[in-house]
Amino acid sequence: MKHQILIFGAIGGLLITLLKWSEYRFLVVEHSFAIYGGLVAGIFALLGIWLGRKLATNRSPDIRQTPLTLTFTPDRNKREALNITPRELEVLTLVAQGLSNSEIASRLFVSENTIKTHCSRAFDKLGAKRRTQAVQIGKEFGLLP
Amino acid sequence: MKHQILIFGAIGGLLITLLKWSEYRFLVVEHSFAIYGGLVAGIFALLGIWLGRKLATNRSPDIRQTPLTLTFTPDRNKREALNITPRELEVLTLVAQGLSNSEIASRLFVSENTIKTHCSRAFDKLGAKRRTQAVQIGKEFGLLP
DNA sequence: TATGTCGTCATTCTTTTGGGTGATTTTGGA
DNA sequence: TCCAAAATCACCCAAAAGAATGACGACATA
Repeated sequence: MKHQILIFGAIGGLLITLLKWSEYRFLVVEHSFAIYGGLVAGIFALLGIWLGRKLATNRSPDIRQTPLTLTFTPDRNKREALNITPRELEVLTLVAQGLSNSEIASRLFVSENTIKTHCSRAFDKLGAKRRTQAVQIGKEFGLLP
Repeated sequence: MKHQILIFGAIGGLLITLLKWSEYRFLVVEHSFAIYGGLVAGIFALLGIWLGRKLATNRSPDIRQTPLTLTFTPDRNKREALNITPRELEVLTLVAQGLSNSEIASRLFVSENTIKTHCSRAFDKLGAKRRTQAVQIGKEFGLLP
């Protein structure tokens, strides 16, 4: 996002410089101002629209994904904001599907103790006391489908 | 969205007209072009950003009806088809909210044993072995929000 | 009245979860 | 190469959840 703004500014500056330079070179007719003005306006409007869309879509992937989304992505800012590791989230989604710890363990080819550790840490980070609560909170946070 | 584009166009046209008009009126200095150009560019860039955000956020109000529904009704055919009693469903929704049996008991002013009975029966009818599974199935069936 | 459903509650026992602690190995990045 | 985070596992203990069974009262209805 930062570098987009930089690009935007660079393009803008370059364009202005170019136009100003062209002023001293050729075809500076009387009415060219309106033409150039319109041109600049159009270009910047397009750039602005492009930038605006980028800003709006990069920020807040919020409410738009959630509803049906066969392509659900738990992501990601939220997960990292809570320091929840990918593995913990993976366990969490299986918890949300109603699996027991031992079922999760055998599905992921690890011991049940490991699953319990992941669960405990995830619950901690979510502020949940029970797995049902963790699921509920996880869904609110957009971590779970 | 349509009228936003119209507004955008109107403002743009008005601005250009104004600038063109000002050309015939006052302070048309030699180097004013760069200034005006920059001004127009900035204004249109801002407008573009604004428009772009609007477009990006207003776009796709499509699939969004079902999910949130502050007016969720668990109903009903499904519930009766599964022989789940209203009380059982009531307990089930509290389970889905992450409450423990004792919390549910005190919220409904009954004993924890009663809650356990309701849970067991509800799980049976849903074909669930765990409460997390019951929640998952309940949501699939449209019994839980 | 007899029957059936629903909601309520208890008791016993087993399984599942969760908390706490400590330890080892992998791994990704400075 | 070295460190920190992540993933793995174990052990113990307590709490919560669940299964099974039996029971009782209220209520509607056949």
